[in-house]
Amino acid sequence: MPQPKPKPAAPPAEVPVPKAVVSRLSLYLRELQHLVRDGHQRTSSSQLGRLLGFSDAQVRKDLAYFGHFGHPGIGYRCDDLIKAVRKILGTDRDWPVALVGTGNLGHALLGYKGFSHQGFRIVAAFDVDPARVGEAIEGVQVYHLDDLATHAIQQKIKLGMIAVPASAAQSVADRLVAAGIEGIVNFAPVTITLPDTVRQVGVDLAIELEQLSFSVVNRSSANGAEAGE
Amino acid sequence: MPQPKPKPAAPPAEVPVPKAVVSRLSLYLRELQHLVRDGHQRTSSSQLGRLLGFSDAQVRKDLAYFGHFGHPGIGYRCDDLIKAVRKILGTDRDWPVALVGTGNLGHALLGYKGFSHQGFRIVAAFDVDPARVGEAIEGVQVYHLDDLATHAIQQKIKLGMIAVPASAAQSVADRLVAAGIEGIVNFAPVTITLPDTVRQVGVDLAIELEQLSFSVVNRSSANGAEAGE
DNA sequence: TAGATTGTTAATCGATTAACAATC
DNA sequence: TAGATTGTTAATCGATTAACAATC
Repeated sequence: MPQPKPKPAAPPAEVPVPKAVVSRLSLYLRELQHLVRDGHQRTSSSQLGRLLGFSDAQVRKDLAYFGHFGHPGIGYRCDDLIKAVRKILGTDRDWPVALVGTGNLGHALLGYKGFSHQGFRIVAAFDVDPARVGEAIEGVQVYHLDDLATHAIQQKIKLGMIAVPASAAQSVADRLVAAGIEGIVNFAPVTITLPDTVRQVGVDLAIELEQLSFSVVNRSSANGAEAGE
Repeated sequence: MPQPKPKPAAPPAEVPVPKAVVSRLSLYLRELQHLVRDGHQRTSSSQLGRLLGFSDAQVRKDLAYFGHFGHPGIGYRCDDLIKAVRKILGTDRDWPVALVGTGNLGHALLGYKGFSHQGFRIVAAFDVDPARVGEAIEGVQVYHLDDLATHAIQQKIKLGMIAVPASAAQSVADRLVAAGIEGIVNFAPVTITLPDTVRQVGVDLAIELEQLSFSVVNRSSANGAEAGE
């Protein structure tokens, strides 16, 4: 009887994680937090799937990429699963964030309440407009863009958000990279090029509406359109 | 010689269009508009691909879902392709948009310059706060949410944006549906349920940062992370 | 035990890539 | 003509779904 148990406790497996799985992970987390707020202690793949419009099989498969979080016959403990997903996403810690651009959108990001709950905190804002530098918005100090690297290093900032006009976005991105930032959310409606050591996510508000407009115009077709998240 | 030419001029083909294709279409459009602004008259699948980080084959395949827009040996005329893509996306017309919620994010959306260039115009804003109703923000009148249906019908509004707290999002969504809206961009960090006659796109700002945080934490792995668009 | 639910495998489905004849 | 580039087909790759033994 050679090797009766070749896999005695398989570690989370060294399979590459599809990026679609990661984006659903955020949705699971959000839903789990709502469930807890509503007093639920446990849930199941079929409940999570129903709430989000996914199949139960997909929910189980997604979670199983990262470990064994559920209990056969029982389901998942919300608290435990939240902890596990936060650890996977990296939101089990605090992330100081730099914001560049304090126009309309910058103001909105500075005032956005949803970040802190997931561990994100804008600790410094940057602008080039002398009228804005020196101000404090929502309790966050606005510095000159030239001082980005100084503050980023001092405060160990790893994430940045770009909320400047499209024409300035690439040069701001370059400065963020030079300041040692490792991930950027770009709200400017332009493609920015980064060294592949730096991660990026692009959010283009007009494009979100375009995707809607397409679905509405081509509604007859089978467009379930739960896109965008 | 029976049926020498069974497909004499195949119409745009009745293949279902993958939604990933539609989201890339918006990126092609944005890039084409930048190319034109920079004085280019033509482009090619390889140039577009290089600019956006896609393969040339993918660009051609995506566009070919909708027709024959290119010229073998030559490439694509930017102007023509822009026109074609706008037609496909439905942004060759004007879209009046309703905004619900005039907090920080609502203000930013009202001031956002990028919408008009793609044919989107916020023509009415809605809130329940008596202090805000009656005001005009960025030239847009703020009405009470109770008057949503009236204005939506009068102004033929088909698209809506939700920028209210999570707790109010579902009820706002229900009202938008009742007002005859056909597509919704939801900025509230919550899953909303809609009849499947109504399209939706969700944008959760914290989730965008979570996706970044995951990529940064798991950077060692092959995470190209050009997600989010 | 019967009922519920997981994690995982195999089967299906869909999307991307590579290759190339047709065209300019 | 030679070089460039499209649209399309076939091959590859990846992601989702269905099914089910294992578990509680």
